[in-house]
Amino acid sequence: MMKRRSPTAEDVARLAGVSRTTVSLVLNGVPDARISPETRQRVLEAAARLNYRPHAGARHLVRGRSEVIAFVMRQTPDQVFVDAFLPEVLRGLSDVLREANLHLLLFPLAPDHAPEETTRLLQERRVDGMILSGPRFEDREWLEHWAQETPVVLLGHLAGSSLPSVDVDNLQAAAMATRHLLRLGHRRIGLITNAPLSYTASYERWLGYRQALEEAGIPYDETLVAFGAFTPVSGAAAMERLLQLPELPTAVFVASDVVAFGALQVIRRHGLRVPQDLALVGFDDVPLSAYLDPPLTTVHLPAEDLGREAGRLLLQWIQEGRPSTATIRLATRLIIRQSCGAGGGT
Amino acid sequence: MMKRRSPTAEDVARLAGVSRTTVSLVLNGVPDARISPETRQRVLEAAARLNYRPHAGARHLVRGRSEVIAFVMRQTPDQVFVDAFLPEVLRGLSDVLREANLHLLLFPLAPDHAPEETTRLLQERRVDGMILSGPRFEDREWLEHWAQETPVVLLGHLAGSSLPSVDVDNLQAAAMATRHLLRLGHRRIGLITNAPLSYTASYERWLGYRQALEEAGIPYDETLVAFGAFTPVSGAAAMERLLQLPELPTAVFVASDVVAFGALQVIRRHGLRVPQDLALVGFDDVPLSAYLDPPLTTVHLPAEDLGREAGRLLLQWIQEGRPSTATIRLATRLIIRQSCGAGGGT
DNA sequence: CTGAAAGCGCTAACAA
DNA sequence: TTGTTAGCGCTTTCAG
Repeated sequence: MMKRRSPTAEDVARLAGVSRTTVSLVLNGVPDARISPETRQRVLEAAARLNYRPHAGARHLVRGRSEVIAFVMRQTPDQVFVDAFLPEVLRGLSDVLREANLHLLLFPLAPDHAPEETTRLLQERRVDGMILSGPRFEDREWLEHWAQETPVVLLGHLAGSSLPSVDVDNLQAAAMATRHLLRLGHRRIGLITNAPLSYTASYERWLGYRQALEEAGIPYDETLVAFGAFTPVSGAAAMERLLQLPELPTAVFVASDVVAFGALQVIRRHGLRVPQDLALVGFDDVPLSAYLDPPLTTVHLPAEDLGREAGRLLLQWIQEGRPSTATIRLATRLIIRQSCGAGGGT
Repeated sequence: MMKRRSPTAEDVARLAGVSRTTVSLVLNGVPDARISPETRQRVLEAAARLNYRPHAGARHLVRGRSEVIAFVMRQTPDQVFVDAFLPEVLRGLSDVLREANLHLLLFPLAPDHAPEETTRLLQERRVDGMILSGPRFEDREWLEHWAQETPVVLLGHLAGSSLPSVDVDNLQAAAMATRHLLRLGHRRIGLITNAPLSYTASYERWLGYRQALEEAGIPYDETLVAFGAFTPVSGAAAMERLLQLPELPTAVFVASDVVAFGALQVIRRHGLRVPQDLALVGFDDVPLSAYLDPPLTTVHLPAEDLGREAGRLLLQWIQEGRPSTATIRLATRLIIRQSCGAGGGT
């Protein structure tokens, strides 16, 4: 098969019997360029005949925009690859991008990768902006630096940063989950975190838990708090610890479904029943939580909306300049299933 | 903040006191260009001082390569977003790409999107090649067409296509799972498919199931086969049907873990125990299968390797021309947990 | 060993 | 209303 050169604007111009300029004007639909209807028609036809598409590289060079944005994943594989959260975010995001005719460059940047790899993307002008998912504290400096030249939106929270960001209202969500347990009459409620408290999301959920207890006039008891770290295994260990307590909690709020899976396993091994002996509430509403035994009561995260909002914010920055909105906090909702003992249906 | 122009090769040349050519030669490490060590040194220093990076668009234009490849997801959201399979594939893939200094453009192309959207990527020369994940039968034509001009690798199987592809050996895997059940003494073994048989993967698994039965001298009984379709809900319905049978199967091979989740739920509702009353084997080994009750015996899919191999194949095509390898079939392995009754450890 | 010059395909200011 | 022209930043013959 001959590797025939793809058609250029020149070819279209020749076929239509006009100049390259005219082709450009017509094809880009430049508003104030008044082109005679028939010329426009001829150009359009020629372009269609040749199946012409402008060369992305050439366009990039001359317009200064690549029409690509980067989605940088800062999480460890443990965090990213364990549930379906990420794909849903990407779905929301790519819907928004598709409408705007932008493309999505996926760039994994594990914590052990140097941030410079990302800055290269920007220096090479390969992308018009980026969304950083799971920003880390160490990232603040280079982020702020780059944000002066390139639009950057955060997915998640970065303490002390003024960059636009989209996140879930973790504190409210955790408080809501805890209040639910309180409402069911529990007084001795444990907490298993989703991650070490150095992670903002984890910290905020911890705060929410405390706040709910406080509202109910229950003193915070640190022995009831165990620390998970993204994985079921960590949840198992944490629950194991709680079950060593002389006086067991009657309910536990596990700030991550995935972590809760491990916790649940340990509870079973100890011969305890959920929710009768121990009520459980999770967080994230990963797609499979509904299929545990018992189905897990949990906090639903609007993953797709997070992606969509992050996309919108970035688009706005690219098109109209840096948005004034500092942070968008998306609300969550409690999905009541059976693990908390307030169970809906069969 | 001043939007200062990023440095160009021209700037580097000026600072180093050489010509643009020299800069290019040095920075690209052109082998046969003999540059005096000190000149080279000066150029390198100047580039470092200015923090110079070549403009991706310019490079793309002149070299004819964008250094980006597309990962096109052809699956429905139902298929893609339900477990952690995709992220793992992407991880393997991006490892390979990173080494080769290529970037990854993620392009969701749901079945209801027109394939033309993808061909635009190629016509605009936005990508140097693509990986199509979950090819559909209707895609054959445009795929073959484009593969004449652009490297394309399939992730999954496309009947009748000669494009290089990477897939799991579904038939062997399904046979292995079924044989395991046979070995445990089951004779009346049901099958719940992962999808309609029009999907190659589904069809192959069905074949594997049949083959294993045949080897054991057990006649194929069509009433024991029910059809799932990606989701837990579909698995529930399928299992419901099997449980209506006058004579129940003693074991069921469910060709998808996610579908198995729904099936398991129904089994429980019917008051049956797994594995005592009904043994279960899944397929995919999604990360959460180990945390079901009972933990699911299943077939492990080397997702990361699939991504890696697909990347390698594509790279090879881009760099050295179309590979002769038609299809790479990756082996799977059986993960024996408790749902089959042959249970390992606690 | 290094520099001058051409041109990749496109857009946009300026003329006509 | 349309065409001429000058680059965008880079690579790459081809001379020097």
